Amino acid sequence: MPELPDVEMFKNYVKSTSLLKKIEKVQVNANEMLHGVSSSRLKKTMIGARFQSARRHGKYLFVQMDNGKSIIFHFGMTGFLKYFKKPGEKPSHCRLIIYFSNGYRLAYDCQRKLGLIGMTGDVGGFIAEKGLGPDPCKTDFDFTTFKDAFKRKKGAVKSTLMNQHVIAGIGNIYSDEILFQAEIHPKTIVPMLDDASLKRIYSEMKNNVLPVAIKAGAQHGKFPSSFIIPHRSRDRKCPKCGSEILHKKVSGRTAYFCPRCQVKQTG
DNA sequence: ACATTGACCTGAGAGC
DNA sequence: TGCTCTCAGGTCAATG
Repeated sequence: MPELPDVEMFKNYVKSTSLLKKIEKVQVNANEMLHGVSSSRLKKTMIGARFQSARRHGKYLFVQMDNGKSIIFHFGMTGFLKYFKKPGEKPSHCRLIIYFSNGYRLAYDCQRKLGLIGMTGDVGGFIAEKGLGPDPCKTDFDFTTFKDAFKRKKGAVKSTLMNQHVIAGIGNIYSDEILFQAEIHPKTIVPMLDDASLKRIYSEMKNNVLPVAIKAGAQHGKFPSSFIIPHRSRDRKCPKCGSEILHKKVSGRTAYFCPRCQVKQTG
């Protein structure tokens, strides 16, 4: 589930539930999900501290503590956070549980263990080290920034949108939505895109798909009917022209698109 | 150097 | 019902 809008929700969730409470206990249930930090050092640093703020870059969430360190969360394909009090409310695949002084707990659940948990004293350094591209929600992410990063690539436009080194935060689902809104076939190779097409991709991503998805709480059921996402599994009909929505593999991922509205540019 | 594929995990759902 | 097979909103190392 977790692409940029989903992680944005997790950020807001942490902010509204877990700030300013003393951390009393930390339980690690999957050591293999810890990256660059041992279980004992994580516990030692967290216990007694409080979460102070949360920020996001792409699909990464950073929760800053009052001791200068930040906990890093990546959610893989199946990760999420759950704040709860009663042990019975514990989600089924808890990989980390943080116990607060008010009796509540914050659980990191990740069924497939494709996410990661880390810790850093330098969020910017971590982002640079990972080689993450710019986050499209940042105010300074303008068309020039987008075009400069994008135009150097030669592969399919969908794969490029999903490349975290180019732009951070877009995954399989939202790349489909952006290309549907921009009316571009997912297999179009980047060198075939003219300036007008690039502008449409940029604008649909920045001004339509991402803000609308975030406003809808990243819940697909609340997306406007003009989005392709709610139609992928439901009626499988294009909301613009009524054609049957097709799906094809693009670089190993399944792309959903409308064969009539999204025509491949071949020069 | 770059784009694409396979491996990494686990579980849900489809098909038999 | 129970088994097998396929697929899943991500990322990295290996491959071409």
